[in-house]
Amino acid sequence: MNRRSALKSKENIKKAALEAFSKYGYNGASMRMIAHEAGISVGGLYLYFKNKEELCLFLIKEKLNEFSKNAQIIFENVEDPIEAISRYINMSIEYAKRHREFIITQTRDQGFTFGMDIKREFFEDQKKLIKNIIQQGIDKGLFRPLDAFEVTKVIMGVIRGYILSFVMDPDNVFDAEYCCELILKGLLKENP
Amino acid sequence: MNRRSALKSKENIKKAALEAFSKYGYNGASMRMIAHEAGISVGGLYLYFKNKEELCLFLIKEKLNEFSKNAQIIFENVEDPIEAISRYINMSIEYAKRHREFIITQTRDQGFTFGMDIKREFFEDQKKLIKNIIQQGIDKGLFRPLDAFEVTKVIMGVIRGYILSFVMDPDNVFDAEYCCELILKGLLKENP
Amino acid sequence: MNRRSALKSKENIKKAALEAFSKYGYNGASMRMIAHEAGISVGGLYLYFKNKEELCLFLIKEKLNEFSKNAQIIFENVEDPIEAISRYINMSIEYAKRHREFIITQTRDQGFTFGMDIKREFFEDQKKLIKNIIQQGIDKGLFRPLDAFEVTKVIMGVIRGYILSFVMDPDNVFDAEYCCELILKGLLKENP
Amino acid sequence: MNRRSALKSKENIKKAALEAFSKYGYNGASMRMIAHEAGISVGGLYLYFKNKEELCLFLIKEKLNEFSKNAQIIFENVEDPIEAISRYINMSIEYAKRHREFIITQTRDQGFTFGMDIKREFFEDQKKLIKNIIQQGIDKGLFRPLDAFEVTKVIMGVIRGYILSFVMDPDNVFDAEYCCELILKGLLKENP
DNA sequence: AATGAATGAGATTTCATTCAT
DNA sequence: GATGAATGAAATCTCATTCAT
Repeated sequence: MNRRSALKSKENIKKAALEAFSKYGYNGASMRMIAHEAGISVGGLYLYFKNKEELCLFLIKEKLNEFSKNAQIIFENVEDPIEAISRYINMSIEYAKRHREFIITQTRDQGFTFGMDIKREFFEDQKKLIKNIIQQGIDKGLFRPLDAFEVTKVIMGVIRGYILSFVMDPDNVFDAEYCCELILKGLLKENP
Repeated sequence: MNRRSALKSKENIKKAALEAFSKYGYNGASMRMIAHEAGISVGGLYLYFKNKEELCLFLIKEKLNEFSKNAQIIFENVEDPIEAISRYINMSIEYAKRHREFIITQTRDQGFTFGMDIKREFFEDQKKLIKNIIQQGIDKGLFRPLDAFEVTKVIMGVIRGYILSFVMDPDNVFDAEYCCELILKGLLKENP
Repeated sequence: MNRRSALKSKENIKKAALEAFSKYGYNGASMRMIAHEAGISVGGLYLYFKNKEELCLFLIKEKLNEFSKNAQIIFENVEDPIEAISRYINMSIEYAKRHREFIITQTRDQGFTFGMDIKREFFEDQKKLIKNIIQQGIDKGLFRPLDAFEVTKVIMGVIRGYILSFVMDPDNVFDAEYCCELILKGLLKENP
Repeated sequence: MNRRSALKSKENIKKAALEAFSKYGYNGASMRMIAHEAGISVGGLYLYFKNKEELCLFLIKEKLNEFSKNAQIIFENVEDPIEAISRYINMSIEYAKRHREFIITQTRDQGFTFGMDIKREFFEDQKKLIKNIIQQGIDKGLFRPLDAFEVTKVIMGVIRGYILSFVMDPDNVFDAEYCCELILKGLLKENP
């Protein structure tokens, strides 16, 4: 087989694995089923990924990076804190909606310690970005004088809840607009 | 062994199983490990629970019922919608904090379908309770004229996010007070 | 099954594993074939030994200990250096002859590093014992004034060679008496 | 590629394979690892050797032949039995020291039957050569009237022991001179 | 009620070998 | 000659479940 088909194989594996891990969790997804879904032999998987753990970590990293890039674009290009927060929440929710498999980044197998270094770093980065914009909003007198860090944690918790909700109860997931409005109303000074 | 020690055995199993499923997920927790932690033999487990699935479902049911009772008490005894919502959010968060193992109810192993009927029913019930109180608040002119159902979904999402945050990133979990304040501010009419 | 049959199972496994490792080497022997020979299921093996490596190391330790005890008895009870050396060589060779599986202690799979700590310790102990008795022989004027350590290494090399010969070419293995005589003649003062 | 680079490839493979088999044993060495070390593709290996077994047998044959030639030179050119034996022992030990990979010829993977015909033939040849020279020494009255065949087996055992010692415990290997002296002292008539 | 040895099915992983390019 | 992706078989290991005691 030539290089092009090798690239295709890796792509197939990634897609199949992402799907399987998202659906069944790390332990619930088997290499056999991933291989089958990717249209490759079980042994073939190991040509592309050293083992199950590395395959999963690779996917987690990739998804987190993808999301990070989206976030960066927002915070680099939007000046207004109100709009930035609004866009960040909307982007997060839309992202989770479109990339259901993003749930993989929330995988809780292996005692939640799975890929924790990578995830923790990601969470730290995101927290810094949000906290920063909230603080700006407070300093500019746009937001009420709340503790920026606490607000940040609430926002991140809400987003995390959204992702989980989307997977557990996809028909009854809240609307990004409402969520955003509710949170912003809570943040904004009462007399605009 | 007599009846008292049989009760003790069952209690030990439940405790050990709850811990194991919470820590390692459904597939990650093994019957052997549960038996060991419960101080009972592997075969002994099967005297109390038909199989792994039933053991897990039993625990999920129990936890959901426990939570439901707490919720019912709030909504039966508190008249004021503002206070009811506030108490519900606080209770949920405190509950998750004290019963970390509550995460078991959010388990997504086995293709999400695991115990889904029970969970869905529980979620429906909770949604009804919250939606009802929100609607009352709107009707009484206490809350802004939002869509009660959407607000309900946001609130449930937030709580779900809290539970997940608490497990994934326990050092950076948001404060119940702040969360409550933020959401209420968003709900309340601007000029109280 | 009761305790007695558990002991019997472990004994069966040890016997089968010793045989298999001796015959086919560490990598050449499969857990499946050991299980089959022991009359147990593959999974059953793992009730008694954590994994293949531990099973093999256990056997190596056991055999080395057994041999060590034999050696100790000789050196504790025999005063005359000539007789002690003679008995040690004879014992070693007889031991290897009777316990063909002793070859397991010479296993060279895994880059010879397999169980090396245990083996090295054993070799050091044996070297000390032999060197000591050789030195005594030299000091008493029974042996020629050779370097006791070099002689020790030759003797151990000869024994090692015997074990290997016995496995590779069992029909043409040298006689303990001849070997002993040859070495002693080389050691002894010419005019007795 | 032209003939010269094909030769180079085969040479690389042989070198890499010898190293790998010596270090890890027949089963422990993988074709992939050999290919990698030889700087060739996995498929490429099979252009030069039909399969793993043939590759290994080829190496064993080559090493045994090389050694045989060395032995032949000694016995063809040296008249004096004492010197011949001395040279043979020294040559063997030096050979093993310089060609550590010679250990491959002592490999006991695959149930000892691996390449056994070749090895047995080699051992027979060597035994004949040594026995012959020992007998000459006895007949000439230089050596004590021992059983020539038994002495031969001891000498071969010693050499075999040296090779194994060298690999298992390289820091504590005996000195060729000492070994030789010890054996010759044992062989020689007491009053020269 | 309780034990824990045993099993069989299935999981992850490795590897000699093949073959389309 | 040469590549390296792909495979299928087999290896190691795990685990829910059963059953004789």
